[in-house]
Amino acid sequence: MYTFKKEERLCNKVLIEQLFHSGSSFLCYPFRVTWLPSAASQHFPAQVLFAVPKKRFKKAVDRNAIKRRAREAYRLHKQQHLYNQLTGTGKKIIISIGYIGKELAGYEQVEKKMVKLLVQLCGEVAK
RNA sequence: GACGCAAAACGUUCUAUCGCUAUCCCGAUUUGUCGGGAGGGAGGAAAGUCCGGGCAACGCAGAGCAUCCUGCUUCCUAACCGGAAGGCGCCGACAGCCGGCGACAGCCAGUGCCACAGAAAAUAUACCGCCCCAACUUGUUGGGGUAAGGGUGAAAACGUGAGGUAAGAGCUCACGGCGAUUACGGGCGACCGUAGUGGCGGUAAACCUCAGGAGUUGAAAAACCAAAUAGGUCCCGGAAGUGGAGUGGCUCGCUCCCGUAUAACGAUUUAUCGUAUCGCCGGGAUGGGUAGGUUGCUAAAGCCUGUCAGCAAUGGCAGGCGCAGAUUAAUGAUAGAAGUCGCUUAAGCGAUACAGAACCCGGCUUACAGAUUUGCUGCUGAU
RNA sequence: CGGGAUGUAGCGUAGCCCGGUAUCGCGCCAGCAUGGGGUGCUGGAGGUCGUAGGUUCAAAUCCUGCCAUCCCGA
Repeated sequence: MYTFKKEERLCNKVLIEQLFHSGSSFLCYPFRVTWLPSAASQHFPAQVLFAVPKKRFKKAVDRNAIKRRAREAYRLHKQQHLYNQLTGTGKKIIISIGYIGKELAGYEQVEKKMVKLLVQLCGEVAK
């Protein structure tokens, strides 16, 4: 299912605060992933948010482009690499994916790294 | 014809697959939503946040002062540090034309400042020079007059000529320059022309004076909603752990004593006692706050066409259109084709900008590949 | 979204209000002193005053537009 609805996004302010306060994180250049097991009742096995720092990318156009590419790559690959594993173990998590690269990455690169990132995330969650 | 300048208007398109967002319709539904379909979904600057408004909350007798802003005139506008037309000045080697630019009120209100150089930088404090007087050692000294000449400077006491004088000086006269003011004429007005009068360094993006204007805070404003949690106030009802000791690092717990309504402890009230009230538990009511949701939220000082008024900005009338509304934040990703421009004989290759709504408008400023139209010229060629 | 401050030599700063000469410390270079180094003493170099215009005889300073950095409110 290549969907990406509102319920799959992380919008709750309290949850975001918890995530950044007590979540565990790892690096998969050019992304920094922070995740936390969630007890909240939600339809989908994961809620995600994307972030691009304003400090590195001054122009709103560039930030939007990066977020759109990352979101698109996540949307196309989450079912295969993340949801299947999560539903298998019955876990539910919240994720934040921050972009820490300095250059404006093309879609091919973003897609490749996103797949690697999701696989690595599954490994972390399974521990 | 090229370049440049100015103004106006534009600023990619189509197809396929997979998605996002709000609206409407149909169906299902456990009333939470789910499925299908339809036609919508970034800009000329959405940007910078530099001005002006709408809208909202709060405040508000009137006047003055302070602070800040604006500054030729007349119009336009909801309003404006905006726009139009005009006046004046400057620039384009140039009289005019044409184009561009102008914080363009007032140094004849007052105060301040004008480095260095120079005699002197503003009521002329006289270096050289010129002139007069005095003294004597006859070419010097002292006293006085003088801003015409020298040199300095960004700027030198309005400029040139004549009269005048011991020598000189707007001291006087003629012509000319500047700005002030009075009268007349033209213009709605800024201002222009003519004549007269008194005058003559610059600087107000120096203090300031004059005239006009400004209440404060911003959609995270503001209004509303019903659950959960903590707690405030009020009302009703209830009655027992709320006292002491031990154990224990502390809390909880456990054990013992006391008490269970005429009780005990603490606080308030009172000179004191008594009485009364509060504390504890349960229920109810009520207002405020936090996360969340809804409204605000997109129909607008709106756009297009025609016509009328006006030099124009703009306005009136008629007809038509219905044009993004997200909220950790949609408007996308991939592939292919076309268009435009550059290089190239062609094939082909490369480029396709600046940039992303956040309550909404009117401007200004800044960024911008390419490309269109109009106007102008001091350049070039031909006639 | 709204508000405020600051850009000066390699680094940190003064000067800006009230216009005319850009200061100080560390660092750098050269010399002296020492057997040599450090310390010390003496001398010197090094500046588009963030950027583009304007006002002025003259601008780091006054005015305007941009750029960058930092801070504050929520």
